[in-house]
Amino acid sequence: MAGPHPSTTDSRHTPRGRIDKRNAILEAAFAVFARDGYAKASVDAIADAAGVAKPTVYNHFGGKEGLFRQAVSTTAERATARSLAVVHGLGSDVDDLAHALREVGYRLLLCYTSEEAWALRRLLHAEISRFPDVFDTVRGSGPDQFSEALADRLARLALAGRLRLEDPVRAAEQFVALLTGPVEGRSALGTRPVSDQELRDTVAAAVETFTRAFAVPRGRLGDGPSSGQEAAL
Amino acid sequence: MAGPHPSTTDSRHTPRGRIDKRNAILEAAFAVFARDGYAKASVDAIADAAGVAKPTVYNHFGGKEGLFRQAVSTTAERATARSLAVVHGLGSDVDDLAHALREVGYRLLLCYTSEEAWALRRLLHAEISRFPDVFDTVRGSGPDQFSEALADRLARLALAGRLRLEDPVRAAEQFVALLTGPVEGRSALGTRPVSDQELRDTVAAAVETFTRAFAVPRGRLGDGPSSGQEAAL
Amino acid sequence: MAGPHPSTTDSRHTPRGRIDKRNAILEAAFAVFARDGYAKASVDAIADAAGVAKPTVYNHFGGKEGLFRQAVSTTAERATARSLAVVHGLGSDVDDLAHALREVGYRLLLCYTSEEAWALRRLLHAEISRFPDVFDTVRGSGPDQFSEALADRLARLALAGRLRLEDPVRAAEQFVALLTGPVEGRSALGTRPVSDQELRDTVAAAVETFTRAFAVPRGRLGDGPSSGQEAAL
Amino acid sequence: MAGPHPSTTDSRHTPRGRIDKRNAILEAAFAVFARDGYAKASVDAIADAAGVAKPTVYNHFGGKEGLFRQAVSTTAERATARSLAVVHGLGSDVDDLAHALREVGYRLLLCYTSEEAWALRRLLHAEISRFPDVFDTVRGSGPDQFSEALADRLARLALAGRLRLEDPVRAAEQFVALLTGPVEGRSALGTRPVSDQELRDTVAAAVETFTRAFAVPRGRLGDGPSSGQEAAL
DNA sequence: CATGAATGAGTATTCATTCAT
DNA sequence: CATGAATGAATACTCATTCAT
Repeated sequence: MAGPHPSTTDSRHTPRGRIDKRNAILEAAFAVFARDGYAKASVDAIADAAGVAKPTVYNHFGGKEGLFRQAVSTTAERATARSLAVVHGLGSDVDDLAHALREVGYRLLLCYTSEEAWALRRLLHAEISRFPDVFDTVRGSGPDQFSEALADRLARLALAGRLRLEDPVRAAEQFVALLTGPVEGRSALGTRPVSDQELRDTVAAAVETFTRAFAVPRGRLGDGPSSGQEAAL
Repeated sequence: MAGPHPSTTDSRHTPRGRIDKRNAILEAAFAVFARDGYAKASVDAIADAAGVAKPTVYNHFGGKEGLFRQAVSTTAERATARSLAVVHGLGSDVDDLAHALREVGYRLLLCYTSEEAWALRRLLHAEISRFPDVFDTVRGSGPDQFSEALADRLARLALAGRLRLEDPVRAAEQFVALLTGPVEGRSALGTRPVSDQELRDTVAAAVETFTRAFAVPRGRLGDGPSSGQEAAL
Repeated sequence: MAGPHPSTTDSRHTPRGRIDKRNAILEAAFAVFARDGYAKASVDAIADAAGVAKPTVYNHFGGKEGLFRQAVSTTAERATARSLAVVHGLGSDVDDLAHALREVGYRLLLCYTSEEAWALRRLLHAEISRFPDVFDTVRGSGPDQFSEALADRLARLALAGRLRLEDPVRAAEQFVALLTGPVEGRSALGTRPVSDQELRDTVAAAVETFTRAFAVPRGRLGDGPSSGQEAAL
Repeated sequence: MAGPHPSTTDSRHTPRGRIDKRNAILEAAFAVFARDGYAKASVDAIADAAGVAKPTVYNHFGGKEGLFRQAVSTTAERATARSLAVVHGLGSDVDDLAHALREVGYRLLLCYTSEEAWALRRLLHAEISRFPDVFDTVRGSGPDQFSEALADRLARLALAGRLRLEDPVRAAEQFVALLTGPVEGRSALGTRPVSDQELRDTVAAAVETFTRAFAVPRGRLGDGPSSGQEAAL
């Protein structure tokens, strides 16, 4: 007998079909918004790209604004998850600290320079005045979590005696700034390719500066070699 | 008594009037573009804001695109000039290096966080895919000059024995990144006010990290406070 | 009692309604184009005249150009059909050849001098440089078919021994030229009325000249070929 | 002594300069109107083509309408003069009538198919509803004169016993119709080239038909009027 | 619910025409 | 008189949104 659950290929009137369509719309919407910007993107183009009729978009998301919010939020969450995973990979019991930071830094930079991430940032910059709430949403679910997580890891490294820092949040900000700042200009906000070597160089330089400023040297003796720095504070 | 010759404020049909009108259009255009973005900004609104008729805009700039290019370029040049002036104020014979860097950093951050600068960056981010050439123009006449100038100053400080750095360009990038990176998120891309104290704190933290990483300690005696850092190299 | 099913005059949102709207647009478009010329005709005016909204015009025809092509082609086809029907009414077994030619000629001239036909020709003349393809389309589906059909009939009359001619196509051209040429100037390209008598006179004169040049005289006896014509004068 | 009449090269403030400019404007105007049609032609383009400033056009002709009237009238007069000269070349004492008619017909057809003449007719057709008076002016000073002149010549030929016709005006109309009618379609209203051979063939066919219908045969004997025509085939 | 069709509002651009010089 | 500059009016085209099916 015919199973009561519809086949996955028959998308008509099935919850699965609805979800598929919803996701297709969201994906198409982000692509079109990223390509054309909010104002120039047309709901027609999005509906076409998603393979649905225009009113379907309205049924699902209420209108262009709602669609934008959802599309950006969804993409931002995905991006945040990736970055968080990288940060969580940074333990406090590493052997070679600089090496570990380079590893994490490189992976973070890969996230940061992904096509999707650039598009996301360009969209946020472009539409922040029209959609301040979207920025807040993304920020709250994204960079803030991320920043906190990174600050946590740095704090643990400080507790483990590997870093000497007062304000882990500030240090996290600076670590990220050292990583990403130089790339922003060189890649023309993501519109021009940056070689992997350039990425690695940037990471190396960032970690070099960061460790010079914050790392506790590991002498054979356990005594604090850089006590002078503490005095400098 | 008022002379019979038209006062300079009577701008009708004088060459001066033409220039005045051109500048008024450019100013209004940047304001409207910054507020609404390129696509949503209407030439009507710009003409109204500038107090001229719409065709006058077309006579002067050929169309919306040309107007955008000119408005952004002009504003960018102004902004660049300000930043350059600040950098040029950084001498190599300073007494208190950290203090000097804080001074320069603070002034740079003021430039960076001016309303105009935020608007400029938001516009560039938003429209870089539609106007890649504008980004190049602005970049060439702006940040690149600025970066070079800052790198020059840092190189001189290195020659003067005050900084220990291999790649002045990289160091300049990092200095700027440490200054501006943390502010970007805190001010929500310039849409929310940042207290002067927060600015100063950011500058202090940036300079602290920078000097820790790059400054040569200055003791009369050889007992540098941060001799540990030298060891760390 | 009124049936619950919508009457055929209720054209809203029914396929019939769509076709009605399409036809209304075409009709209005031709009228406006004919009145104002392509450049001065406004899509607004056409939409108004058709009783639809402007975007509906764009949905159906893509733009002003497409609308022009369709409107002209459609009208031309209608006009051609009328002329063809007249030509097909010219048999080769007529008793009184001159009478038959006058009959056909008069009917053709009625077609030629209809308001619609004048408007069509004026439009084609006016816009042939902007729409050479429209001229070709109309020509191919119109005058060429028409000319061929007339040439066919004349050829049959020649075979039937009623006409003496070498080149039926040329003869058809000349027959049409004799009919229409004199009317063109007298009616000021259709902008001034021509009396029915003037039409009939023109037809008579055209047929007179044509038969003098091409008709085989029909004496009871096989004698002198054109003596009858002289008598007719 | 310096001559009181300004040199022809100094066009400033001289009557000659004014006239030169006026003619330059008229020429440019006709060219642009012919190319773009009245509505699409821009005064700017005309002024540019004439090498003058826009207000100069207004000073000379009052506006676009006046300019159109003058440009078309002037060109039409030139064209009429040419055709009239051809007609005046048709004497009544010709030896070979058919030959003479072919000669005149060919020259008339050359006038008719000149680029300028096509442009003129296209313009008149296009704008007759907007400028009925222009049509009248042109018609009065052009085709009417021309038609009268041709009718005169035919009448003289009739008086000289060479043609047998009742209504010379009608005959003139028909002669022109036989000449020009077939060319109109073949050349796509002048937008496609017609070979000289085709022109000559058309002339020959027109004259053949015309003489068959109207020429008085010139046998040594007074025998059958059109027998010679049959021999001519 | 998904859809084809229709619409009202809005935008960039062009152009004939007019000043003040 | 000829000109550079400015303008008011008009136009083709687009798009977010909504019905009726």
